[in-house]
Amino acid sequence: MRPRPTLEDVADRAGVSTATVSRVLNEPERVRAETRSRVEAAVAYFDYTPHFGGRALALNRTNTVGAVIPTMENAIFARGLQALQEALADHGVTLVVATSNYDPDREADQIRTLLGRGVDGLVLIGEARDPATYEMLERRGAPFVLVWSWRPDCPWPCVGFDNREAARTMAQRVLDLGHRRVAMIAGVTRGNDRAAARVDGVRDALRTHGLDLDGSNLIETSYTLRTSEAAARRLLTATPRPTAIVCGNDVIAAGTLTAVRALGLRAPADVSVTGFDDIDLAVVLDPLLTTMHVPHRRMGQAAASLLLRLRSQETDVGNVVFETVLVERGSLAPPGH
Amino acid sequence: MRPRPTLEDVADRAGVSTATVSRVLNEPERVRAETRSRVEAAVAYFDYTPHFGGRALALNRTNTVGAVIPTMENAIFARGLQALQEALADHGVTLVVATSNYDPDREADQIRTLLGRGVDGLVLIGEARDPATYEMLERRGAPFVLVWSWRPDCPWPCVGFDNREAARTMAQRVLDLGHRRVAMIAGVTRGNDRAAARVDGVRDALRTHGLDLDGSNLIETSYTLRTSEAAARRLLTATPRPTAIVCGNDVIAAGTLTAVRALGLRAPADVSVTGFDDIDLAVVLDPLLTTMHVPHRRMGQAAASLLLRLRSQETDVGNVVFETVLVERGSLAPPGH
DNA sequence: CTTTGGAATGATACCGCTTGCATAGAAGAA
DNA sequence: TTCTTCTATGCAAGCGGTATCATTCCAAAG
Repeated sequence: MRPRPTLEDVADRAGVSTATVSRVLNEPERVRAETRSRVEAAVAYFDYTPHFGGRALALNRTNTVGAVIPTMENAIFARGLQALQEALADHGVTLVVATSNYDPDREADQIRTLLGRGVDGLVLIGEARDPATYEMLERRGAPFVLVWSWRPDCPWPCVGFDNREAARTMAQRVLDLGHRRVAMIAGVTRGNDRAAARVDGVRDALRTHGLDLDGSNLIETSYTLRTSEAAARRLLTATPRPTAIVCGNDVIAAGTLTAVRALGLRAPADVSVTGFDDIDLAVVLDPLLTTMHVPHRRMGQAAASLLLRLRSQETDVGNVVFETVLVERGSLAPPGH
Repeated sequence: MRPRPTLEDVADRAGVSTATVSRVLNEPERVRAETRSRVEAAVAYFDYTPHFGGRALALNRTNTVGAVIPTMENAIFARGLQALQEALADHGVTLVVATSNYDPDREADQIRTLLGRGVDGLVLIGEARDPATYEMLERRGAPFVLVWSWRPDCPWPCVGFDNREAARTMAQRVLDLGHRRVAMIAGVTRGNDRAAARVDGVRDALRTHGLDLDGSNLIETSYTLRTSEAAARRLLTATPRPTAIVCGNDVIAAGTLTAVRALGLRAPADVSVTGFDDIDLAVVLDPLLTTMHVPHRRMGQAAASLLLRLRSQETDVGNVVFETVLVERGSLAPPGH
């Protein structure tokens, strides 16, 4: 195995200096056509590609951005990342992904690792994190954008939607249909502002009818089928049984529907169930899931565009807010239908 | 914003040379405890982290491995990657992910890009690819491992299972239950050895009963709900209607079940449906999906371990083969039940 | 007291690429 | 022809680390 060819190898073969080769690679128009083609031939001969480390050192940038997400196993992140990655690739930027598994400490760690790895920017999920982490980001001067969450007056560049308002809308719809015994299965709210905002939103709606969420009708659970099914069982075996369960996301709703079926109940006749996110899962469940549609791909793209602008020293890129839309399918109906 | 601190800054503050700081960072035991703690204090003072490019240049390695997968939107890859990433992170290695969207040319491109990025190794999905791509990999001397597929005598290091044999087992079970009008909805086989092997496996089983797959009972489709539902409709409206549909993966099976329902049929009474992969989806469908369980997470871990060994110059690391297991749930039953 | 060996540390030559500046050559102006 | 202007290219200094080799220091041995 020959050692990797270097700029110098190419330069020698083309009979030029390394500077010229570098220019051919980076600003081709600055070198005479004849020289350029000689260099290009040499590049092709060696199948030369520049050494990443060398370039990173000289330019002090890596054309790499990092993303730290809770997990790749949730379709919403997978889909958003996919879009992010494609959009970045179009600009010659590579995406590096790390996961925190919903653990704030681990997230801080991963951010540090990625910064150490010299990423030019970061995509982070949500806003809730230790102030020390934000300090570190500022100190390092690393541009970053927050995605998946947005609220009025968010002090950082962010791309997302108003989780609270969206959840309020969903709960409002449930109430409008006549439900009064409404329960919620939420995601774990610690260190997760999206989950917390959704709880707040549901609460906002319930309050207008003098209702609330408390220990009896609110359960937090991790985003897995198994745990959410267990949570749903608890709610469904209580007396009186809720007539509607609002879920923190579609996965939880799927687990809830499983519990409904397992207990010999029917949705929506015995109990209505709503989701949040509108992932593919929503349309293969029985009944089809009424859920809040979130434009994950578009968020990924918007995050890419903000980040690219930040990278070119642009400051104050502002926020991007998306609308969510309530998609009514079969799992929500008036009580007793 | 201060410029990023360098080794030299740290060295000056600690009153030592850069060499010593470097040693403290890389082989702490080689420096006297007293000096070491002085250096560590200086490191903490600046919150210093080594510059990635500088290190990459000096060491000629990046502690990064790349993975090129078809898409993150399929849960099997998401899950496998998650495991891969975690396992690599335990050894201080970062994962970079690129996607090809099932396009061979694009895959080759992405491989080239990642190599350009200086990854120390690659994880690639499946075996089917242009010989020129393999040549490039060899020429670059880049270690790589193939995952998700395995066959006897695969010439490359690979981690996977025998797709053909697994599919044969599934089809055999379908036949054993008495089905004779068996159809298959497969993934697109061009450039996808896993999809092709699964077709071959089903064919192997059918042949033992004098049956085969042809234009009338085999459809290829992309791995989406929409396209697979359409494919299933075609099969289900033909006369005579198949009594069992073997699907190339769980997503296709989900689409198929949607079609079954949409046509007013019932599974498994009117038609049995089987999946492949056993992703979460399988247990939220109605009926629960009979499918082939594949240990995605373990494959990701095994890939990490092989790659780490290859990276440390170890050659001939061999293959890792996993067993798959047929998980019988409700979607498969004898014909007419 | 010298000698010797080992441990701790420093000086410095790279690693591969980019880029500011210098230079040579060609084209145009006087 | 000579001088200027511009363009195309080369030279060489970094960028921030690592690692080899040399040096210093100290303790133990002679």
